[in-house]
Amino acid sequence: MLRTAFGLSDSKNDYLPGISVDCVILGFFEGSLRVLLNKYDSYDKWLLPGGLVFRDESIEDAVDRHLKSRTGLRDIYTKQFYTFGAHDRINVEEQKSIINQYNLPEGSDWFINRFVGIGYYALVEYSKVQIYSENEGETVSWHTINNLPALYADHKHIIQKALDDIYYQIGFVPIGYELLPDKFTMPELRQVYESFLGKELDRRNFQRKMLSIGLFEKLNETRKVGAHKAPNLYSFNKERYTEALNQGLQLIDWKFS
Amino acid sequence: MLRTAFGLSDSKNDYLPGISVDCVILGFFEGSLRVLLNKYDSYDKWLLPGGLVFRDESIEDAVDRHLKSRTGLRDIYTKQFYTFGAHDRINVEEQKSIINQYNLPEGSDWFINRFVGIGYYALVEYSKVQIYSENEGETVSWHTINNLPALYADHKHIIQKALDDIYYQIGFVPIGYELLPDKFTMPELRQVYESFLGKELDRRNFQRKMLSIGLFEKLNETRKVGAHKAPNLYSFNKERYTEALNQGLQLIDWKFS
DNA sequence: CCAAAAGTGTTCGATTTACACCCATGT
DNA sequence: ACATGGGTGTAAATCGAACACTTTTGG
Repeated sequence: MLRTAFGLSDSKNDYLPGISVDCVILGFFEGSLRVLLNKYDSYDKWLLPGGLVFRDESIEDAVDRHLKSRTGLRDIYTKQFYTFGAHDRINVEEQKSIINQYNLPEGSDWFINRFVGIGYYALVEYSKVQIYSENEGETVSWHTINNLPALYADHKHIIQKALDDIYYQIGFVPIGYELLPDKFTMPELRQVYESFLGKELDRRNFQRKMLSIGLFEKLNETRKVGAHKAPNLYSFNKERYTEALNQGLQLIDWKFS
Repeated sequence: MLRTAFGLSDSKNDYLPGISVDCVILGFFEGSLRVLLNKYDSYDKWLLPGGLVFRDESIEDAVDRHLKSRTGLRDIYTKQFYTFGAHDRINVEEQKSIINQYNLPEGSDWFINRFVGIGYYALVEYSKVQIYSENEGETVSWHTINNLPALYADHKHIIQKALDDIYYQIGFVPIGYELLPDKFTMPELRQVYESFLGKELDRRNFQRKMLSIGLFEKLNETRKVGAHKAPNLYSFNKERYTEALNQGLQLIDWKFS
């Protein structure tokens, strides 16, 4: 039963042994960066989505497969950021206690074996995600990055590593394009950058800098959001965006102002 | 025999299955960036150093162990940069032909199994490297990055990925400190950066920028290197260097001038 | 009318870039 | 003497940081 819970089929020989992919699925909603986690009613900690890799499947395909099963989305922007291979990353005692507690069948000792976890982060448009729970007794939900619940094994560390990776490469990662909907405002885009940089940015200088890179198109629409002037809506110029990415250009040569 | 050649002991059950570490060991000598490769007389392609991981060993320890066995050095600067998991990264036909050609024993079919390779690059001081050949019939030698021989499987791709990683993180990687000897000249340091950036840098602006970050100490010595003025020698201020690194500061906020 | 937040523009100083000029050395 | 490449300096252009002023909207 927990075998299913942890995303494993019964025929474990179809999988690469000792290897899993761990997905940090990031979305942005109501001013906060969020990560998709799942939890099994029978276990008290949350887990990152992910799982095993078929023998005849590339790692990337395994990632796409797991993402599809959790979010319903295809063609998600993903990036491998780190592989976790500490020999003590899984707490053997905890694994044994899970085996006892849930009365796993004989032959579950593979479960306490060491796993190497290949970490990918995924950037998704929050509103497009259809949360799927594959099984009964399973909950999948978004959690704000700044208020995470208790997580299984080293999954908290994995999330932090993903955020670090984006922090250091922020000029090369299309966080705006991938996280925001087609139409968005500059304040929203700014909030995305502020979330990853962990600091406030000057509203006016931010706008100037973003517009100067020529990837945005101002729409003749505004969005009413409060007791103040309605901000303009913008859209991404997708052609230029992918062109810039493929050429490996810096989207922004950020100096952390 | 080839089992030994490919860095494998006879008791393969002591290792994590399906996982190897691949090391891109980089050095700098006579103005060129170089990578350490090894070759077995009985096989026509060169390989990256690396090998398997013991069951009770962390990935990092395995990397250190393989580096020690090739270079004689401990405490080498290393960084994990990517994990290679394409299901076709090893050419099954080629592996089979190796088995036939070298008349490997029965039970060598594990050799055509899929491997996931965890890539690390290492930065070493060229002159300190003592090349060890573990076995007879084995050659270990430096090769300039711009003139590589035929390489096994996807090892050329792995090298390129390592160089890409450094390129994008150049402001955070202590390439100067790790690759150069204790005493070095600004032209030498500039050549290191030029090697990774793949372009020439302005001699005068480079020097100003480097000195402005305050990590270098000018020595009252020069080095005679040719029919021109002898350049000054500098040394790194190690304390400041490690301090800057640990704080995650940018060593250089490079704008690719 | 006021608070809140958006849009536009300006100033000042720091940084980058592109050079000019002199210096030391081996042939 | 001169070609080569190092060391220092400087002016112009660019960029970033900080901030002033105006606009719009809901309450």
